Amino acid sequence: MQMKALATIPITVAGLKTACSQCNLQEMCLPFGLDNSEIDRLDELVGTRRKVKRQQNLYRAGDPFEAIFAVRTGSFKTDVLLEDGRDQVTGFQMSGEILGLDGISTESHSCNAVALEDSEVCVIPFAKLEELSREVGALQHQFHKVMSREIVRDHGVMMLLGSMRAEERLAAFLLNLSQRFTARGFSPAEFHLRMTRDEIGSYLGLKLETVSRAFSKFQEEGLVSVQQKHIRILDIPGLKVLLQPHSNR
Amino acid sequence: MQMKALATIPITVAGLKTACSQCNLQEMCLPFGLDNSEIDRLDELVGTRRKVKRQQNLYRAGDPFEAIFAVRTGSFKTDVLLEDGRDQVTGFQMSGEILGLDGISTESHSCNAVALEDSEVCVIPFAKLEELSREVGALQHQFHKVMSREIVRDHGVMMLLGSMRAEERLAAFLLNLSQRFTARGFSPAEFHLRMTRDEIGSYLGLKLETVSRAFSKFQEEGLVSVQQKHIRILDIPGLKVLLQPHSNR
DNA sequence: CGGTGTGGTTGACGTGGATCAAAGGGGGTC
DNA sequence: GACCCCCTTTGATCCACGTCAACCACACCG
Repeated sequence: MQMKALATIPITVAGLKTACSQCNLQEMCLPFGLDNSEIDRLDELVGTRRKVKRQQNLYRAGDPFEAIFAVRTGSFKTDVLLEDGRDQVTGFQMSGEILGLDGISTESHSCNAVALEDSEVCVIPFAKLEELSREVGALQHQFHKVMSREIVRDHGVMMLLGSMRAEERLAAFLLNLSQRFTARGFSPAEFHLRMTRDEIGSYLGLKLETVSRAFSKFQEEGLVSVQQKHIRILDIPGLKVLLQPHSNR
Repeated sequence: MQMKALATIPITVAGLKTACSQCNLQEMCLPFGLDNSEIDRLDELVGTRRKVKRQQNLYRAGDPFEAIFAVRTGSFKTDVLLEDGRDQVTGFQMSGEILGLDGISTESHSCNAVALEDSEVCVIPFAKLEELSREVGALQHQFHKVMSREIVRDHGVMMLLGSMRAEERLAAFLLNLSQRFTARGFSPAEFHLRMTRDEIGSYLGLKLETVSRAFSKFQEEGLVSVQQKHIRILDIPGLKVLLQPHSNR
């Protein structure tokens, strides 16, 4: 893959050692549920970190699958590309979330993962993960939960794409972000979007103009304050009401 | 798929013992990649079969998660329900496919699984599966592939819902069915739909009227012949062309 | 500082699919 | 065989969102 581009960074990749045991993202990442001695064993397996600059690919569709990645800092989007050039964002990942699970099935990645800002991931060699999780039941179980969570999340997106209208989708998106920021100790109400309107639209199955209009509408209604990518949610319950469609008309 | 006569066979549920070793769905189900002695061990773990009559639930959202299921005969749909009553079909499962993976993450199911016809599943107690897959690496790996495949499949559906128009969606759906029937040794071109127009529409993010119109259009164009639920695909390449959007206008 | 480029907003207009409505099968039951 | 119920088809109308286009805001750069 493109480890090369990293050459510009003055720290060598190999030099970075991950330490799950010292990571504050434990409770939402793979180490969750492991005891200290088990986490130490995980430390051995999670070999290196890797820095990925904004707009760079962590992996591309077609790349051979060798490892999964845990986001340490920064954030990513994943997208799939159709032959004809259409593409669709399938998800946004932030710290503590796992990337690359799509690659297991065919042993090559089926989507692209691109950093939305300068980011860093932990590289988790998959063969080693399977090996260790054969010995450590808690790790095995947590890994299964992570995969299952991804499936449930995808079902939620399918629900959103299949049966919600534009403003409901955006409201759901903002509430989801808010909740994930909260889980990471950030403000539930105020944050910076790392993605463009176009990327949000792609994820939500809308055009960027529609996303923009929905933002403006929310602003008019006093639900949020929007300044470019800076979002302040003023009325969380109000956004939640939007998700009940009947209140909508 | 339609081993039809099975529904009428007077064998009690409890008495049925599954035997992966004698199952002709091995190559698309959990046993794939295992050697004979390993499959024997899997036989021990896959305790019972369970019959589910048409329209009955295999499980419901909220049910405690204890096992995953492999479809032996018949077919299922899974759907998620929103509080307000809206629901959406998230998938259709046929023989050899695995149901219930959504339950792992929260230890309770997050969707409903309903039989589309009289069906039978193998019950795979999950705790035992994790246990055995700690000993049998090939089983562990195959299970991971199955989960990953589900994630990739979901991404495909998100793509479809987010960026295809009605006829493209239906074409993709028919081609997908065709390919899955083929993999099971049935005709790629002629099959019975087990689901209603409404269920297809829900899955594809369309209203049943739109699905019906698209079927009629395909019929006019000589792409398929439709008689109620009996489908004959007359022009597979023609359907594939529809998936390239530019050929469309 | 002015130029340029990328992303965001807003308006006017068109259209694909939803909605509403009515009528036509098929397959079950008595 | 007659009735009923559910599913499907088809037509007429409507509207949410896409499309096209112009303009604006901020960041970067010489």
